[in-house]
Amino acid sequence: MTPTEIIARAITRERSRAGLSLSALAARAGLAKSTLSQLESGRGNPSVETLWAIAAALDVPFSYLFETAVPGPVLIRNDAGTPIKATDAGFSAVLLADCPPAARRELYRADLTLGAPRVAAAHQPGTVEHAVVISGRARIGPAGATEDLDPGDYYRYPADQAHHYEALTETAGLALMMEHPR
Amino acid sequence: MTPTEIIARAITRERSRAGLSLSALAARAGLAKSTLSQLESGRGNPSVETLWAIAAALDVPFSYLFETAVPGPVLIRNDAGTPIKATDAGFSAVLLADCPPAARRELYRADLTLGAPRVAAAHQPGTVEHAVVISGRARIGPAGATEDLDPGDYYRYPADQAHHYEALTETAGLALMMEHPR
DNA sequence: GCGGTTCGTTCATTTTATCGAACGATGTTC
DNA sequence: GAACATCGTTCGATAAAATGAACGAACCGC
Repeated sequence: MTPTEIIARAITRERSRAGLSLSALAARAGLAKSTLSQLESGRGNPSVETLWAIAAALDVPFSYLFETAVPGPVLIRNDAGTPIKATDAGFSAVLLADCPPAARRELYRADLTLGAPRVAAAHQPGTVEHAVVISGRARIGPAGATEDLDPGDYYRYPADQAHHYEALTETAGLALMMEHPR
Repeated sequence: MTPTEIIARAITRERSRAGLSLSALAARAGLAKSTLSQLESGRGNPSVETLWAIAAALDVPFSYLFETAVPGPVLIRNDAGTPIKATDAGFSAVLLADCPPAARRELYRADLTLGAPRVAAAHQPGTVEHAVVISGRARIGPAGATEDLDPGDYYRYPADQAHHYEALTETAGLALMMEHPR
């Protein structure tokens, strides 16, 4: 896929997600409608400043214009997943997520205690969370799709909706990667 | 910082890291020396295709040209770090890493067993690994900078050099995020 | 000291991305 | 159903980015 095509799809995708018309986005970004029209039809080769203006007008990070991914909940149990790099005795690894470079990510360690469930408000659109349980048991996930996780379990879910953290044991520890588009 | 400046710094940085002269990179990328010269001096506004060619010639991912970060080992013990979002009882979180969107990332769960240390070969330049211990104790890190980690400990280190995984207990579990530029 | 190479910069030319206006199509209002 | 608004596209003019050749500087071997 050529850079031009990627840009074309990305702009169209992000624009429709933002609910903006081509004309409106052009106005916001301070560009000519024709420029956008050409870019989205794959007949352009925009400069950095042009792209920058578009990203700013769309209110998304710059590199967000180079991806195609779409998120969804994924659960990988501690004893599941196909190990890779099983060549060395005493070492095995399971691929949990192959993250596109688009989003900004933050890595947290979260500690929960029993009897104090927490409902986190929806984050910005496009946010995804990756959780790996370190200790204890925890019930985690978006409303209607929570999962009960044991140590080593991995759960990825969209976090642009209300979601839930709850310890099922006295304490529970998480490695939490938050991945969001701005 | 304007996009132009960011690009300028990034190209210069990546080029010197790759050990290429301006002329050599221009040849590789199929661009004129003058173009590169202007870009690196901040007097350019390159098109996507131009940047794409540069990124390809440098053998780094496209979005790698929009960052300023430089890696180095970071250790955060389980009981260390300043909690944020301590507003809710029963929930606390510690920011371990705020990752720039530049790199591609993969999330692994790794399991080590006692008596079978593993030395991983250097990955490609710029690769960084983030490790959080899930269970057991483990000795991890690049040669000369290994750390003994307990459950909940977080260690980030450059992985573009030989590095080390070793269980200090019968078994040890890790959440391992590999962050690399291609 | 003198050819040869490689470095990064500068300048005139060519190529091209962007602009602005006009266009047909579609949908809305009175 | 005519007047109007908004959509996205197309086309000529213009501003700007990429080119290629020439330049001085630094370095090396002889």
